[in-house]
Amino acid sequence: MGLCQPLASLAAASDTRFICHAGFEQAVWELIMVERFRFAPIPIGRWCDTQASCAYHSLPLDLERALVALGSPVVKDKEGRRIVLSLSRRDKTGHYPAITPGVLERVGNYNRTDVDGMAALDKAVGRLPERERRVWELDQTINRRGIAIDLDYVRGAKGISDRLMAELREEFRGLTGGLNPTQVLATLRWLAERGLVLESLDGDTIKETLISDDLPPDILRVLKIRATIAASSLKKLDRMLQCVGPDGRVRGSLQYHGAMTGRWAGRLLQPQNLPRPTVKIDDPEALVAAVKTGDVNALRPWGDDLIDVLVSGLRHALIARDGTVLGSGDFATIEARIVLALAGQDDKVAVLASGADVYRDMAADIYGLDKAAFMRLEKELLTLEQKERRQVGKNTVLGCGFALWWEGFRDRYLKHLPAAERDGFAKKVIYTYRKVWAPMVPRLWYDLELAATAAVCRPGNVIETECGVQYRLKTKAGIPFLVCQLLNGKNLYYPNPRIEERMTHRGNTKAGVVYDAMKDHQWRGVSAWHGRLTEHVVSGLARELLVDAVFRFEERGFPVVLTVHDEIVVEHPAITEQQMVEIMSEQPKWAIDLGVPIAVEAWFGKRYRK
DNA sequence: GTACTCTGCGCC
DNA sequence: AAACGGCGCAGAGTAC
Repeated sequence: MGLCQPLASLAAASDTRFICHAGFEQAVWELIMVERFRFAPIPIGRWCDTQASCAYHSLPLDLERALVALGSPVVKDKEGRRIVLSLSRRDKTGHYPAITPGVLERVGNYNRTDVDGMAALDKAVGRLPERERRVWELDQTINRRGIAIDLDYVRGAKGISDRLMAELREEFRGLTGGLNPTQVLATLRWLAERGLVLESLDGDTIKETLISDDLPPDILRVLKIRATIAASSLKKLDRMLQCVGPDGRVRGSLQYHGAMTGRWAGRLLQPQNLPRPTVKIDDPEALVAAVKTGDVNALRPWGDDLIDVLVSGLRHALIARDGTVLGSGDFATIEARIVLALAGQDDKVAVLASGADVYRDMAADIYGLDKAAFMRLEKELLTLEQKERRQVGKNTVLGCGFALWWEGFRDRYLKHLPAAERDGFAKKVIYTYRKVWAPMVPRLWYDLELAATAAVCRPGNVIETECGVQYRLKTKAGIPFLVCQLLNGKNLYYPNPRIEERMTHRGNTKAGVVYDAMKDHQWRGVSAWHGRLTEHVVSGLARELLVDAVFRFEERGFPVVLTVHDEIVVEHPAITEQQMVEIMSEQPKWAIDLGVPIAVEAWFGKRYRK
């Protein structure tokens, strides 16, 4: 126990900071050192997480890759790692490996390289600035608080899901001579042998094939089962059971500053991509009661496709603990609002602020309609065609703000049109958005890209854009960063910016800014083209609005349990819709000055829903 | 076994 | 005049 003394006094010294990476050492301290060995607890305010600093600077989140990105010499100890991992696993007989002096030394050396790495990272990257430090502490609070799960419901749903899935898998196996629906290549081969050559087995391809081709029944069935099984969101049920703590709450499902823009990313069960319901659920409790019976047939009132029913009810697994309700609010179409305000597209900002239907305003321009008349129609009285046109307007407003090109618009939104009409219509949409509806927005794109490029070319200069966003070059941690300062002072960091020839979509090359980022788990060059820069600024500002609102909820005694980019969920004995709307509608000065027209939609209830 | 890549799917 | 949105998870397939 020779180690006790220095550690014990360091833990007791309130001015000593402790460094961890991804909260690991923190968890060890809490669960082993405090609970088992009775050391003094170290409050959150004395911990510094090097992963949080990496995240804030857009560096890789894992220690090893972060060090590589900074050009630090990294000692890889693969064997040490293997041994450390093996110590927490039982062998076939259910025993843990023996801890010999040799093993201990190996583990010690491995830990030493880890600690050295952390220290190097802490020294190079530095600590979070004041405001981000507060966001991170809030993140720790939310992640430790967790969110309650209805375990009976999850178990009931899993029972039904397992049964339905097993039946489908068995049927698929029978039809294909033993294949599993998840075997993409093998299934494609099987289909090709029967004369159906497909490029992929994704949902869109299958949907189109089912519509356009006259297929024999076995192939039809194979495609349908494949599409059902591939939508694997019900796997989240297993994840919930795996992650839930003894008190029925799931913890650690949010990653601080997970994206370049600072938004939280989802982890583990990934609560940020729970499927939206496809079947109508008027009374969640009725569905929940049916699921809890574990009887497959109890789901029939909600639809014939029972998997769809289960998937639609998946969100209801997240609940408010007894004596409380969940309150949820989201900033409606916040990114479209911010991009128009930043661009100074004042007429459209006014349309949004008035509460008028901006999607119809867009559609009227695309289809050449009498705008005033179209806007005046009662929502309930819209014909099917008018509703479809409004939907196109909606896709345009939401999709085109970040320089989506016509091919992208076509592939994303026009799958339902006859192939011959798609290109022409997509071009018309893009033209109308850029030239007619929001001509200021393209100016914003190019302004941002020009400024970013100028900042990279002229170190030492601060390049201001018309909307007030600033770019400059800065060296930190021994490498250069392009720094983008948002309207509230928050920085976005682009590591290793340089001017490089980069590919355009037509295969030409053109010089522009490239920076390094994690892409598909690789640290590699990414183009800072105008659409991406605009999206970063806009998402970044939306995140700032969200963070401000989260602070307000916490300050006023409404504990936050989940954030989903533009949505906040709190758990409280008596939160109301009005309170959600009020708290989220308060705006920081920069947003008021910018004139972002904010709209909040809210609900409350016992269960999470959309 | 472990690590990595690719396909596919979900949300904002 | 002007492109590729962001994110994470599960499973298969491959290489070592």
